[in-house]
Amino acid sequence: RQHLVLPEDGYEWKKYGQKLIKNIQKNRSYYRCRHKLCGAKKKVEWHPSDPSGNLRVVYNGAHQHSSPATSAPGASGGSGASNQYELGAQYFGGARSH
DNA sequence: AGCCTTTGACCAGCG
DNA sequence: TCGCTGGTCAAAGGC
Repeated sequence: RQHLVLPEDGYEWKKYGQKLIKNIQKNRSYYRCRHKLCGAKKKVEWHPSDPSGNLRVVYNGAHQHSSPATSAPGASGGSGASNQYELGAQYFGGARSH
């Protein structure tokens, strides 16, 4: 069972569901902040045939505990403004060429 | 023992 | 009212 390699954003999430969105024909995973007092949610969608290619991360809600546990050493070079406010879509393309 | 992940089914809103 | 979709929950297994 090999889960996908998601771009570490510095927060911890618990996957609670996964579905295939027909509208865009993409896989969508549903993650929730591990903290109870945190209504922050995260959705990750990627192409069923490109698990390590272009993926989109959508943050929904704001964290209420702050202080990311695991730092994100160059979290895939996403936008500096990560999740902290409501809703935030981040596109991750294979732009990270070493 | 606890934690995490995965799958199926259910619910709600829309046309 | 039905069918469809998107979103969420629950249970089991493994470390």
